[in-house]
Amino acid sequence: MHKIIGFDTETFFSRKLKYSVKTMIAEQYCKHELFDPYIISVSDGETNWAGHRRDFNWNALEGQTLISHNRYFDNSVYNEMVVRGWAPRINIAGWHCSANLTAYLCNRRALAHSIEYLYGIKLSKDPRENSDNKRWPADFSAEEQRKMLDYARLDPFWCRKIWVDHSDKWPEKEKRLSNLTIDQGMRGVQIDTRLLDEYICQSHEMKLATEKLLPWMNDEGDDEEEIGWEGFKTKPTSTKCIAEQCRRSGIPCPPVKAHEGEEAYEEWENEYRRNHPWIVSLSSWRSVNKLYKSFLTVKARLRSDGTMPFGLKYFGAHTGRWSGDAKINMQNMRKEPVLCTVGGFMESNQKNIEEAMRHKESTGKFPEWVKYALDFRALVIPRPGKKMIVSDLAQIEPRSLAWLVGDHQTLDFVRAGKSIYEAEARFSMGFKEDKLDKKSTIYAEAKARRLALGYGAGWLKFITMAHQYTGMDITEGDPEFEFLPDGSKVSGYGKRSREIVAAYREQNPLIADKEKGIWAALELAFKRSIGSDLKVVLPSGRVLRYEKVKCERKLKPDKDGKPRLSAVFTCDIGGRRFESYGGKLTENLVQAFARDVFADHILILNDTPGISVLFTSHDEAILEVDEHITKHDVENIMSVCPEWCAGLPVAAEAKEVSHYLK
DNA sequence: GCAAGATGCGCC
DNA sequence: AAAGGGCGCATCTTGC
Repeated sequence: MHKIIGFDTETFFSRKLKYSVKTMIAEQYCKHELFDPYIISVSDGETNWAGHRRDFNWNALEGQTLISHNRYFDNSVYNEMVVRGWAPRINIAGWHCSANLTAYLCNRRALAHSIEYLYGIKLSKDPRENSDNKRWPADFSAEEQRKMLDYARLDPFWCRKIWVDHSDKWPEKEKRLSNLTIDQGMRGVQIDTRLLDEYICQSHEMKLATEKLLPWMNDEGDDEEEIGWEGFKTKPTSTKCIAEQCRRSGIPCPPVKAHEGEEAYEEWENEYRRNHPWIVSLSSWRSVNKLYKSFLTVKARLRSDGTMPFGLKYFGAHTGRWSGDAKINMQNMRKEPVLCTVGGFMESNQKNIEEAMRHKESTGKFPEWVKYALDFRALVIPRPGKKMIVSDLAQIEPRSLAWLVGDHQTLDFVRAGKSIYEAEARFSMGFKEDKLDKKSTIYAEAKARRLALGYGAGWLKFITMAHQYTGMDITEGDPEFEFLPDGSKVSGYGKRSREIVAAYREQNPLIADKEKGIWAALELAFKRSIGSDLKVVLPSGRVLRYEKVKCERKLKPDKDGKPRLSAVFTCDIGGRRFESYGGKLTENLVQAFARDVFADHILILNDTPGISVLFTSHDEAILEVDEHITKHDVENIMSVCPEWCAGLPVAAEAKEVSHYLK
């Protein structure tokens, strides 16, 4: 008879020896000499068994469906046990991850948190905490052994119960996406190991060279003030050292990017970088160090065949997007290479970098001042005999927003093969000419408006975002002063931005109208949910949940920076409270909707013979394919409009590449 | 000595 | 009344 069996393992770990799944990925942990899975525990709902692996009847699993809370881990443990001859190969009907299920159900991954949410029962993790650095059975007293076994029996019981009680709410597609994600990570990607070794040496060199330019790291007598750095732990990015250095140099401390904004920091940097070169070195050090550490992690993770396993979290974000996991985040590998100048330092001037990239594009080589280039993405290559294709959805989020609000004018225009940014120029910016040059200011502004203003951004934010998306500085040309109707004189900074934001909102009523727009509709729904939950049903049928909505009073700085009490609306997501409002809810909705479109494509790609999905990054699929698969095949699949969002213009751009890039 | 929070850096 | 959002990891400081 077919059974659903909860399956769990308890393994030796040691914080002291830095041996745990926190410090390494599951496979590294299992390959380690300290690896010891000393308890196997299973539950079929009636019997909960726990004991040493020697005493486990593996045949009981034959033909059954297994449920583990974090299948990635338990599956890796089992695989290694087979390799070591500690477990036989068995045929199972399937193996599912209840942590992925609870992420989908209630935005929680930890078993204890999920059980508390779903059943109102608090489980103790004490026995596991007490097993830190303890060998089984020698380091456990008889009492401790009994407690540990009792504890171990509970885990598979609960993860099985979660499955039995709730898996009917998990659509078949999502179950497949969950297992697909786990399998992708376990399969891993091929790494160019020769290049990796080169990168490790080069980035280490750069790191050391950069470190020497930080005054507090190189305080050898040439300091005129002779104050020394006693009392300071001189670490490369120590905030205390930075502050002290600024004091000594008579310059203000750097503005905090998260508070004062990115451009405030840029301004500060531009003001002082000439006379204080360490300022640039500081940022460089952070970048180079990050890169260097990533290279080391890749190296430590390599298998003998040059592939590297990785982790990606199914439903890592509450919108349903995947998120990174386990030290190397496949979704945030830098796009542009780090360029090392002849002096051994990282080039940080954006203009120089762009020029170097253009030079490379046209001549195939970097200019002479580039000593070497470190490109993380170049490390990821197709396996022998395979090709690599990278494909991403074209402007999926702005298109999704247009579809969600029913902007048929824009949708028709895009379906006719035209640009969604041009739609903005024509329909809400008054552009009337025959042709819109993609290099024109109008086009750039239209693009910035579509990308930045759909979710309620204000004028100050728009200045930064416009710069980020198009490179243009829209404050250029702002008057120094403005006169208000009452005759008073105020700064003219941001005049243009204010005008653009107001015009966008005026011209896009489906989005921004204070009564009929989507921001207002979602905000109203949110406020009406006070005292209960807001459920936003997505076109795919999936539901976004904002639980326990409340109106709270919060101190916020007003225009003059003085604290003022204001009303904010908050909700519970995954056990934590967040503030939200119309624009933010709109963004969540669009992100979740676009994720569902993309997820459909991933399933079709995966079902296509000759295509393996290596990993994904929000709207981009990185594929390893057989010789006969072309980029057009991939584009065709990723241009499919799911049946639950008829009329959405979906398109993709794919390219065949020798290594991961963009 | 560890955990939590703040900050910066990377991505879509 | 106004408010872009979603992530993860490394480093450092602070508080227990």
